[in-house]
Amino acid sequence: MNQNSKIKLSFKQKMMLQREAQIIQTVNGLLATKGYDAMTVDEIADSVGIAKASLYRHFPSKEALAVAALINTMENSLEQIQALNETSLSALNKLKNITQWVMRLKLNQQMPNLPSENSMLREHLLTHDSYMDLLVNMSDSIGEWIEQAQAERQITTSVTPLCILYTLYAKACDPVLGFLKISGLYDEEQIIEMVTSTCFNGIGHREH
Amino acid sequence: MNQNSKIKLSFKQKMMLQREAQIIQTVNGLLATKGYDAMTVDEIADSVGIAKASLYRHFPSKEALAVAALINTMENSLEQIQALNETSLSALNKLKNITQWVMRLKLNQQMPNLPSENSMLREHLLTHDSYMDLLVNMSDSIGEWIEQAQAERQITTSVTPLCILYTLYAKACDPVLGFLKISGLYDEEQIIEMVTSTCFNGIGHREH
DNA sequence: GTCTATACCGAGATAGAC
DNA sequence: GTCTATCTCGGTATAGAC
Repeated sequence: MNQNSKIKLSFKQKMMLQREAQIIQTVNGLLATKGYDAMTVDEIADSVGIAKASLYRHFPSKEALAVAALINTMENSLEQIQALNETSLSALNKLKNITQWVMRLKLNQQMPNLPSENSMLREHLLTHDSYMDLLVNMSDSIGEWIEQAQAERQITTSVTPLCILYTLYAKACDPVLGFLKISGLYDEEQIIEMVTSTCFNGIGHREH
Repeated sequence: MNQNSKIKLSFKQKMMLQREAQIIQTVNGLLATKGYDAMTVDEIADSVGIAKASLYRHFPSKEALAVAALINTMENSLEQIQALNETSLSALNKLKNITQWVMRLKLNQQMPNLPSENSMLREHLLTHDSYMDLLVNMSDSIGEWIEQAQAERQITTSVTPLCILYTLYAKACDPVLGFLKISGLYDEEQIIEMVTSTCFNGIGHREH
């Protein structure tokens, strides 16, 4: 992603990177709206505006395209996390903040949908080093927030940190967001508000 | 589903229904583990133990197979709901009960995974009368529980009933269940317990 | 690096015998 | 109603010219 900060690139190389960024954005959108299986390479090529064969000069396979998009999203997420770590927000508010950031991505159909369990792509991701590195980094950072928030009694200790981590990750593919949007009854901020509430406050009754 | 309660059937017809039940069970399992796109008709046939062409004598298409499995699951769910309505449980406990029932199905890979948004199958379901009838029935019943529980101040009124309904529906495809299971750290009851807690109590801190 | 044209294959669906 | 064998089509990937 950041080669251009290391060495001077020729004009052609810059164009190349820009095109690949464009491809990744397209793939990201298609993964978000249709998912991996339903997305076709023809579609990607048409949407980008180049021939399919040209696409294969940039990425060796459909899987590689998806992985590149997923890694891109992970990198963006990590940037968000690092930015939050620069702030003086409480651990709880960092957790809420990143969760809402992810939900906005999902609502705007920019959060890629991973295929269901037992898929080839998932298997492949687990063996993909740089992807796993990013994932581990992310889990570590968020895990720290969770433990800190628990220590400060800002979030519950009645479930384990791992369960909380997964619960937050799950917001990246929460169908509730889409359903509420389709209903047409709420605007984006109301949806974010409600789902944040069900996530942190639960649907059970609370005093005050 | 209940033709056999209406009229006397020949032996052959009974065998037929049994076979179709067997097919539906197989499809249900495959939908739960692999999802619609990844599931192949060859797989279904092999798993049932008949030839693919025979399968097509029972159901006209792959889509019809999936719809039959989905309707079957809906019928089972409605039975559960009706059984709960026979009890004297509070509305809150009925909601918890049906939610946990659904989560057990999901944990045991018997809850079919619908494909991602914008799929053909989803479109088709929306125009499928008997499926929509079941869905509306279910939503009405659960909707009543929600409103009753809100009136009794057992669940929150800070989000709308619709949001709560969707939040509960979402438990049928909650990836947290599978992730916690894969982690190998918890048994089924612990997982149900934790996810129920995050759902009804939230992950935010609660007094007492 | 981009294109057009094509190879190849997996998977849904069907033909036709028994 | 079940089978084997086959058709067909869509979709991934590649060949080869420019």
